[in-house]
Amino acid sequence: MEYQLNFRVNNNIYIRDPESSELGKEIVRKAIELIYEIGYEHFTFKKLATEVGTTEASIYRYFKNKHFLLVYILNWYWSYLEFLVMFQLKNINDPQLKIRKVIELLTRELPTDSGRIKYNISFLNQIVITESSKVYLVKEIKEINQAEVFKQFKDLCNTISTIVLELNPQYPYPHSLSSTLIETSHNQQFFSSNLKRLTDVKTNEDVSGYVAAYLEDLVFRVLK
Amino acid sequence: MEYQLNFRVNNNIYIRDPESSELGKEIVRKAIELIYEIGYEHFTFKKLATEVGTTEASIYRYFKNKHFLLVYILNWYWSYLEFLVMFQLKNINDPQLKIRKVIELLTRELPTDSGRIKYNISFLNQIVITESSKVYLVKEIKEINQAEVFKQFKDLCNTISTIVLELNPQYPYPHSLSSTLIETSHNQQFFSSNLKRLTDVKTNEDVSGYVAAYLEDLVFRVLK
DNA sequence: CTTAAATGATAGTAACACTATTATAGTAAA
DNA sequence: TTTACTATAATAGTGTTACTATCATTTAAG
Repeated sequence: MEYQLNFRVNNNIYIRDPESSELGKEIVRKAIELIYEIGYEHFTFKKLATEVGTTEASIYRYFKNKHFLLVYILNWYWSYLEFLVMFQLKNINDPQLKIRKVIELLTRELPTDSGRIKYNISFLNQIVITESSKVYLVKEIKEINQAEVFKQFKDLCNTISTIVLELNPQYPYPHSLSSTLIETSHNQQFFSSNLKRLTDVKTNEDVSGYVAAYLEDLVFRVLK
Repeated sequence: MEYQLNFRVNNNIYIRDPESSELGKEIVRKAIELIYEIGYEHFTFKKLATEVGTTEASIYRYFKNKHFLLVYILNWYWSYLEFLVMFQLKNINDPQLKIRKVIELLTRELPTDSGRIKYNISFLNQIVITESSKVYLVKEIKEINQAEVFKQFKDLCNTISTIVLELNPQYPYPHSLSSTLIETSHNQQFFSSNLKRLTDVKTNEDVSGYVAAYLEDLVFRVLK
């Protein structure tokens, strides 16, 4: 169970570890529900406090502000995703199959068969699609990055680029392709659901199936 | 000069056309400077009013809120970009060259050789990279989309997918590839500047040159 | 049983996102 | 030339957000 280490999120993100108390866990759990329901911009600590049955002040003892709470949630997701990638790929040798698995994990809802899962994965998935770019598309990016807040994301990107190179050792842009894959998996899912004309998804077609097919096609064309 | 029609932004976006008065133009001009400087999150109508030398109330007569002001600015950019694409491509027959031109326009700073340009294109470019996804990654996406706010963006995406099909008529995902190109041009530029480890850019390498090379390589691998 | 840490309760402040009202200057029609 | 309409300025006000501070109370650990 050495993978459990990867589950930890960077402690620059929180003031007090939310996993260390019931209230902390409840804050994160309800935050996921609330952000899913009303979206990040409408989400406030006051509303969250009411949901949890606590006070704003108590939430501020765990997180500096709502931005860092979002960072925390996404980090949790990314580190869980990386864990799943590592776990599901460790007995696969065929790099082609590995890429397929990765794309599946990026597009389908994550499995919840781990005992450690306490959050609503389906909501989390939507949050990742809709809100994740908001954590880095900010003026304070340099400072935030110095706090090593994006380590999980970079690790995931590295893991994928290793597989990319297994498939085609000559390919010159493994990291860019990996970050493109991750980002594109989000925005194509969003577009397929909300701005269909920006994609070639058919009416009533399964969105994550469509995006998976598109990304697989893309990656194999690029790397063959 | 039939292209000038395309310069108009959809009037669901503003309350009063900012192009119809000096104050209106000044609001948009200073908004671009201010959003560039302090970022969308820190940008407020109050600060903008001070910059412009007017009052909050006056700005509210032009735009419903800062979200729609951003939408306006991005629409202006997208419609100018589409104008440039149309204009620069109309005498080119080779689809390969067309794609190269498009990628150049997506990654390099836009030329300002049109008499109609009144805004700081360099700032605009940065705003597009950093802020554009914020206009659609919101809970209100359905309502906003119904107001035809994203028409310019979709038009641009359509234009590019036509070229994609010229290069490879069998390619099954022309729209998704086009929207991926646009989005990836933004996020790879952002990553190359701010989170280099997510790309393969070299230290001191020119960012837009890197992204152009990456995207060209990608597109031609996909479409050949 | 004592003490420290975590939480709850309450209050308060500055900034933000608006809305409303009235005054005034400029312009266009009668 | 008056009238009348429009755009803007000036000012004020409201409810919400994003915090910070203080102090009382509960709880858990030594």
